[in-house]
Amino acid sequence: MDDSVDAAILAEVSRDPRATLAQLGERVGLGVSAVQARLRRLESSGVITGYRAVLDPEKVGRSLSAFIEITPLDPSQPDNAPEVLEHLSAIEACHSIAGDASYMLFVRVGTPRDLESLIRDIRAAAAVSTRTTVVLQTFYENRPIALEA
Amino acid sequence: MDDSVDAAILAEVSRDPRATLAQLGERVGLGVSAVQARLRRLESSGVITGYRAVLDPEKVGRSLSAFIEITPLDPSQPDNAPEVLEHLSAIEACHSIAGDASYMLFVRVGTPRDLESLIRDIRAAAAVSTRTTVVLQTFYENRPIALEA
DNA sequence: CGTGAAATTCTTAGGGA
DNA sequence: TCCCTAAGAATTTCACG
Repeated sequence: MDDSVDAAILAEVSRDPRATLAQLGERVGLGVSAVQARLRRLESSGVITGYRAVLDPEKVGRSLSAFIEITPLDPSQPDNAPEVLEHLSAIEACHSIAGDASYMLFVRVGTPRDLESLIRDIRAAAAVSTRTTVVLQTFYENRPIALEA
Repeated sequence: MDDSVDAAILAEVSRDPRATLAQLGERVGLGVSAVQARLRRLESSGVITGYRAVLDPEKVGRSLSAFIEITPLDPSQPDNAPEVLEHLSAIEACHSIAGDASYMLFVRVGTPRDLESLIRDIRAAAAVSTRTTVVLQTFYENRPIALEA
């Protein structure tokens, strides 16, 4: 991204990636082929890494979400927690963090029992202790990144 | 969502919402207009709440992300933190949580100084104390929700 | 960056299992 | 009800100025 037109395109495509090139063009003040060329450049240069549909978690059986902090039981062992946990599809995100724990996961499950079994799976797969913080209500998430000029 | 074909459509559209109806149809074993009808129904029934482009945070000047737990300074006061914080566009998500703090935010900024000023803004706007956990590395995030059946 | 034409895709109406 | 086919409209694509 280098100028304000690209920033405008990114802002629009973040909100509504299924808009037509003509619609995007109108919103940013460009013609169809100019928007297309810039979009392609933003994709192939890796500024845009992909597209997602946002689903209502309740309506797809994932009513319960939680943060799970994890810490290796044996700090002298090699630590490959992110890889060994990757196959657990309930894990939506995995970050290494500064603080007491080593990693912060964000997970989505259907029920408290699913959460219990997920936590067990995590402990077994990665040889870690866990500290779980249940989400009671989500006010907003997945807000598009706001771009400065 | 009611059956396995809808689940397959959701899985595909979660990963690649810009695929054509013909591509989606081929992947789930349906014709164009059948896929279109189901997609429309999934959208208007609120199972699909929207679409997003995923941007590379580094490349849009948001190299630093963090979790911020916040707790109201005066628990007897009415608590409307999510609303008063909503205008801070660096905040990507806001959840109410079970645990010591009241809310968990996920934020993205450009620099440590931006994080400092964001934390100050949060404290001032919502009359809260904060506890910040900086993200050192993100292994994965925004993974599509995996659907059963 | 815009124009224009060809290729592809979307949309809708109609009919069949 | 759910799906398919088919035709017209809209969009994407790409060479050229």
